[in-house]
Amino acid sequence: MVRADARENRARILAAAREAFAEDGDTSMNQIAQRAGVGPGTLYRNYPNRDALVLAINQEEIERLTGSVDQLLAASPPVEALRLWTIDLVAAMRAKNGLGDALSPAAHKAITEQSYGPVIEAITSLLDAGKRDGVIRSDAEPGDFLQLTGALWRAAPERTESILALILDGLSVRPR
Amino acid sequence: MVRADARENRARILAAAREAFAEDGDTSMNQIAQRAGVGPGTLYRNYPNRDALVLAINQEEIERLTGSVDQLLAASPPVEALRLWTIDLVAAMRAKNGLGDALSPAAHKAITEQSYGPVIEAITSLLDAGKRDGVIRSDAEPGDFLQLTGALWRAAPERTESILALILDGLSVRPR
DNA sequence: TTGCGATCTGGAGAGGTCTCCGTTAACGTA
DNA sequence: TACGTTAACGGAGACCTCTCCAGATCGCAA
Repeated sequence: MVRADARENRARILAAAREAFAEDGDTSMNQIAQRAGVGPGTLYRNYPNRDALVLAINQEEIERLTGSVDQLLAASPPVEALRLWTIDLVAAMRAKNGLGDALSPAAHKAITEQSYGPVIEAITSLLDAGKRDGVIRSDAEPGDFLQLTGALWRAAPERTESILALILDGLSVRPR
Repeated sequence: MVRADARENRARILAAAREAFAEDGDTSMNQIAQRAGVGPGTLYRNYPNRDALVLAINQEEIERLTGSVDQLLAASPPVEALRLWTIDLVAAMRAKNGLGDALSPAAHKAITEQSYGPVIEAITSLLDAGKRDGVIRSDAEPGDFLQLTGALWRAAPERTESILALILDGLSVRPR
């Protein structure tokens, strides 16, 4: 049983965090707590660290991304679908402050059901489609791919396309 | 003209930092300052941030790495040389706390002559050798490659080889 | 309605990075 | 040698993330 006041606090924190991040992506946890009218302790009780809060705030964005996979696969060949999806993902990582870090595999010794898991599943779907068509190496690992996207959003935006092309090339099956 | 006491302080800081990092890779800047017998202000005057200090401490390791390129290229074909060198680099990034971050291109809007620059040069040599032999794409960028190594040291150690293989594959010229 | 666990709260504070700036002391000059 | 200039010093402190826990509060059972 979740106490009513606790649930309400949680909602207030989320709302405050959304507002704060919208105004300034560099908002501190303390500022968010203050804005929500709770102490830092309460903030951290609900979201054990910054990454957790960032993931919670961007939940919808992540659902949009993971939800777009089927459509992309229906409209494009697997590798192209993967390329388009990844560009979308990287754009989100850049736009939403801290999202790239929060989704990094390093942040998830214990995997987050709500966010990290679905993203890995989305990548798995995309890779599997390519494997079925024989255009993506059968040993390609979703976790490795997500790890590599880290290089994409950290790089200068104008480098994104070429680095991604390189990664996709490495994932592709060589013509014989 | 550098004041004598300043030069001595600089040396003491470096020595203290080396010791401190050897004992515990997570040493704080304050601890290092204290150990060196200077105030935090003096520490930061000499090394404007943690990355700068980490680079200074690992200067020799970086020189060893950049110095090993010629030998590798003499002994192995370019792609294999690049592979071996990168494994060495990634091992160093993992072993020396903070070195991976400090060498990340993101940390160098203003490039560090002493450390970051030479590493880029080393990568350039390795890539150029491959380009001359027609086995590496002529549009391969050293900065992009360094960016991608970030994914290597951040990943679990047992994933290093396979992710690196993928990157090298992406860099290679496709057989026709 | 009241009582009483169990749950939740908030803020003090530990320990971090890094800045600011009044004070100190090195060193060229006379 | 004495002095003025000025680079260098160091610590107080701003602001950060995150922890700990004494006390407040909720909601079930009687």
